Amino acid sequence: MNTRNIKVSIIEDDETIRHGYSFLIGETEGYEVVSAYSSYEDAARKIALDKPEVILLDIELPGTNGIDAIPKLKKLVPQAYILILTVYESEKQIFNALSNGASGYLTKNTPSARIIESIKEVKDGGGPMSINIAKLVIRSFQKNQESPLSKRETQILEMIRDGKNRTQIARELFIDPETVRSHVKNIYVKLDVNSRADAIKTARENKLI
Amino acid sequence: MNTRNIKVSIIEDDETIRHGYSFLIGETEGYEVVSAYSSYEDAARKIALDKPEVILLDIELPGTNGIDAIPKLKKLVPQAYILILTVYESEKQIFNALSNGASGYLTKNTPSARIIESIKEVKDGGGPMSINIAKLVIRSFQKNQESPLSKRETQILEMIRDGKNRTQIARELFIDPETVRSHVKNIYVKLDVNSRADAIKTARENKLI
DNA sequence: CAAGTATCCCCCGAAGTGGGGGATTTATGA
DNA sequence: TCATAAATCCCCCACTTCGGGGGATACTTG
Repeated sequence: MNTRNIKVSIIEDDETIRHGYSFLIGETEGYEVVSAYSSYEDAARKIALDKPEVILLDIELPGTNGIDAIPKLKKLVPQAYILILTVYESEKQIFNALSNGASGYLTKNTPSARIIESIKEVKDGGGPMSINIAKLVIRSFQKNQESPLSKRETQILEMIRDGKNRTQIARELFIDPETVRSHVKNIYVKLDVNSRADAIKTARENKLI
Repeated sequence: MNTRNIKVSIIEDDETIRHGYSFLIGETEGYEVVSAYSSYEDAARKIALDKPEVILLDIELPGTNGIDAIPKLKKLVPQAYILILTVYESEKQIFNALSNGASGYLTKNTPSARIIESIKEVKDGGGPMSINIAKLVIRSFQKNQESPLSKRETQILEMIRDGKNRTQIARELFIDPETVRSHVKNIYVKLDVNSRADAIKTARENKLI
């Protein structure tokens, strides 16, 4: 039954890889490759008509790169899920892709069977991630266990990160604004900074908050 | 060979589940259950001597709950990886667990084989997540696609979130501080707030940043 | 008992904040 | 074509915050 096939579109500049995926997915029962492009620019013109349910998107594209292509593709084909398939595992790239609207992230060394499975997963609303990506994501949540900051200092720094000022922090913690100020001073000394922005930056870099 | 077994400790208050896991893991080749406790308090006294490599931790524990137990366990058994195994999928709970130092998060409906596999994964430094958790995590990264804020406004709000002030933002964007101010005013109107802290809060709640 | 933590107090000048009121240009869409 | 949104810049003003100094006290912990 053709109508029940999952319609997949591929955007990947390497011809060999593109053909490889096309073949792999096209030959799998229940899946159908509706189109394959070598760049976002090529895809932009026609992809809306293809009505894919899942778009396999390479990050390293000529012209508009994959990250920037995500929101544009989302506008062109709002109902499509975007699955990133790339060789690199750059933390920033992954988070940018996900926050730009990608539904999943797989590395190219992912076994074929897992790719096929992942297409189904995204289509069903699941969120596929290769194990290395999951590891990265988990690490991104983990705070540094040996923080130089005390609990109170960490707490206050987190409130500063939330844009709160002395008065607001003091009110929420039932302490004097001057006490907040003391803590902030100590935070600055420990992190060797002298502004809120730098404190947040340094703390983020060291996963203290 | 006993020495090559992965040493697992279980902390779970439900006796049936605890015994179930103990049996499951104990009977699997390459795995060894070194201890099983029904609460953190029980575990705290002896778990350091068990020297587990992976700790299976339930969240809903009597006394110290699982989330709070994580950093304590990390102190007692620094080399151990903690794998959360729970029925609930509360977003906050998951993120708290991960940021407290858990290495993975699985729901209890996870098939036995996947649990066994996950224990090996954490031990090898991977990051196991059940599909629903992965979905949640991915969603947590995704920004709201139909933001009321313009690109510039979003960009400026993100800089405010980073603790930057007008002057710093203006300098970085090569625009006048007064322009930044205008954008901020517009952000406030759109989000119906009148302070940086509230703007950040509202924007976060709606995933605009 | 020293070190760290948490709490509070003072002075100070410089800067930032938010509420008002505008303006212009460019682009987009109805 | 005309309205709307976006992005840029300008003024006035009261008030607060910020960060650099200088302290103090109390409690805990190693």
